Amino acid sequence: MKLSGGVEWALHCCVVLTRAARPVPATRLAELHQVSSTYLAKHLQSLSRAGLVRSTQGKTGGYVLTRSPQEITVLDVVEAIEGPQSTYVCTEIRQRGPMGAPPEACAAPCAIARTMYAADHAWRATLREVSIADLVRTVGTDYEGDVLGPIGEWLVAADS
Amino acid sequence: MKLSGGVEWALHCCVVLTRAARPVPATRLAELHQVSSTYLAKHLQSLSRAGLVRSTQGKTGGYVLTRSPQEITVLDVVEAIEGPQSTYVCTEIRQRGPMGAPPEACAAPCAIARTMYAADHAWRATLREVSIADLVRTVGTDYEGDVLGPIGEWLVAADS
DNA sequence: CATTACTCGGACAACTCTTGTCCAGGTCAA
DNA sequence: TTGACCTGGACAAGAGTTGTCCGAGTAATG
Repeated sequence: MKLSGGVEWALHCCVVLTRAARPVPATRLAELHQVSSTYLAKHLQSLSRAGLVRSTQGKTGGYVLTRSPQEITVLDVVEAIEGPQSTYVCTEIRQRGPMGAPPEACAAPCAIARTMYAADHAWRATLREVSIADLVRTVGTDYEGDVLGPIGEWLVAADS
Repeated sequence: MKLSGGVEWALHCCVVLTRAARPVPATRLAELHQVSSTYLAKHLQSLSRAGLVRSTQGKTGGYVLTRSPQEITVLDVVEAIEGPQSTYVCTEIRQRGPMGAPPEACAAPCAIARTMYAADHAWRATLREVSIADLVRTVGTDYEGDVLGPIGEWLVAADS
């Protein structure tokens, strides 16, 4: 029960991409965060498949957010990386064994599964309430001075 | 990001243990659910270490709940199996790279981590609201007739 | 318009963790 | 004393994650 580390990378990338005027290559994003560029590229592909970022190829290619930051929720990013499936999978063990319940009585999920699903929904609801724009705003108030601005400029600078 | 399958087993065991008058051996619980007895035993050991069940050794040994069902929450069981650590681990990548933030500015967790922690807390809060007694009550209304009673009797029966 | 350099994209291994099994040791009731 | 049961650890298999590589495509450039 541990979230993939790629979620953290992807969220940080989305936050800094809000301050980039031009497409940012995966290599530059990896350099900024000091992570493996090839592995980060894989996660960026997931974001691309989910439609959160658009990739442009060629010499000045890279990644750009497709929507405005307030229209991208943290849940969007998490589900793009982790997948939309629930954290709990019910194997219907109530139907198994000598005291197993008959299948026709198990149309609805059992009480245990319903509880776990409710918790999963509460988790997702919390993530849905926060947008990338909210994160950017919070980062702005967390530190003295503007920290995201210089990062955005560094991302589109000529070289490192 | 998938919950261990042992959580499902443990929860079902706790529910049926509420209807067992005497200690129930792990073998019998495994037989009831048609799962590996040796692997289930490992999870029951986790419940024992967490203090949710008491194990008695010897010929008529087995597992019994230590507290009344309404004093055991679903979260207790989940944390006994999965551990109490958060689902999200922050690696502080904001401090890394050429634009890394200085450590003295990172006393508090970053905005991303705070959001993930909040979602984690919401998940746990939901699980904490539901007790084993609640599950037993819900199971009673889910089906026609009493399904847990016969199971409790079967658990303490002489043989299968 | 051809070249070239740069990018993404998906297929390919190495690794870690979870899942599952097994056995020796200790304990209690009959 | 015997048999059944729990405890703890060591051990193997499988899945999922982490990480790497090379080919296809695209845009700038001369």
